[in-house]
Amino acid sequence: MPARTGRPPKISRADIVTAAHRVIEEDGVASLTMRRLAREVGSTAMALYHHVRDKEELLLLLLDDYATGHARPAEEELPGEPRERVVAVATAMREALAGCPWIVDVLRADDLLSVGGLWYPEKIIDAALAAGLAMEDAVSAYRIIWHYTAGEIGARAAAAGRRAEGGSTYRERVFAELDAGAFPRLAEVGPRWAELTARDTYDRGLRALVAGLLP
Amino acid sequence: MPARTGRPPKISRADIVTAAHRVIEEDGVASLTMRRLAREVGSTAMALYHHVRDKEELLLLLLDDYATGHARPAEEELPGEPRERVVAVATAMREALAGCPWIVDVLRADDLLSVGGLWYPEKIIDAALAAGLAMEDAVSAYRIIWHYTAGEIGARAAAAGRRAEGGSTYRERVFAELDAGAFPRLAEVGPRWAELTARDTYDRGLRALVAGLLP
DNA sequence: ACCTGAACACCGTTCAAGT
DNA sequence: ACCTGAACACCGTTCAAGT
Repeated sequence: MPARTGRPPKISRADIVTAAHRVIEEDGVASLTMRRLAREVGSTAMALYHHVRDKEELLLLLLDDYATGHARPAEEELPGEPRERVVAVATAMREALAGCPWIVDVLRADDLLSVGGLWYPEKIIDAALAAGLAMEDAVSAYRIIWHYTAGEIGARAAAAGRRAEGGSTYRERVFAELDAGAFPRLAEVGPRWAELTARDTYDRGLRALVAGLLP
Repeated sequence: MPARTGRPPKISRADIVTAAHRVIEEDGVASLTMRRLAREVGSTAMALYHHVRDKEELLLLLLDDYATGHARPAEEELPGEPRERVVAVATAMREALAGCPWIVDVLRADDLLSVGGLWYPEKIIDAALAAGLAMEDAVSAYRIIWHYTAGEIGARAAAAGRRAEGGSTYRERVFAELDAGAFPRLAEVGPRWAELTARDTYDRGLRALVAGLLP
């Protein structure tokens, strides 16, 4: 083991990640700046660059930490029937993401979760294969479910954001200006739109997908 | 008509919106800053604030302009059969959005497109009602389809973004570090992942949803 | 009424210097 | 090896002043 030399570190990657989680939990991802984070760990913004390459790497670190730490369903408790297993895993995935919706913005890329979140695609693809799908179709089934889940989380996050920063004036204006002749259905539901869109429809969509995608 | 008084305007809202479209088309949404936009219209950043309240209003304006201007399917050409009509409208919606994926980031909120884009939800809800759904279920069917569509567009946009700014190193690292014992299915598809995720699976998912949601 | 310049309070990141 | 301060090149937005 080589002798450790030089100045002993004041902060660690783990400190940074912990502080970043706290900032996000308290004030949202938008508040997570290098300067704010530095203040939180009792250091300077520039010191952070000794532990992470840039902000993107920090976010990836954060993501992975979250995925690894989040409780997932016990393998034995998953239903044996393939379709039900996909529903169970996807529901768990959505639940994990719902706790930190900013994740979807960070890693919407490439249809993949972080390294720590690979359990979900693994299990969904595995169940799809068990249901009799060829590998190609199993992967595409997973991607379709992922797109649906990411879209739902994104919409929820955006709606929550709007709600937090004052009334959703835009939607109200849309319905106020609505031409009832051109858009009779929307005019009809207009008054109930807020109530209806507050409902959780994830499961309904998920089951429709699973029924349509798995043989 | 009251006499128009004061200095005649040098730039109009229309000029601003046109220039903004050009900037986005050329260099992406990230490049759309008030200063850049001002340069583009031959003015100063501050002059813009005389025509739009803030950047958010500008984006909404942009969104609406796009939705209004985009060609949508002729009413007569839509299939008569309700399920097929939903598929046709949703496909057109996705196609319209694919042309400007940044839209999804801007208005992912509230499950609604802009004022100019209301045609899509109107037609989808209408077809869902024609298929025999109650209003509540028709709205939730629309929302589910919207979430799926927004998620797909978002993933495509993110993937395109990564591709533009150099190789998708992250995904490669994920597969390189993959523990084949813990994730046998992913290890198996790993080499084909890029190829498989390049495929367009929107239609498959959409038809699964429609089949599962409409009676 | 419309436009301008200077300024404010921020960003992420780099670089040379300290311990 | 690790941390710091000053600086760079940006943001969106406000405000007082010009025409």
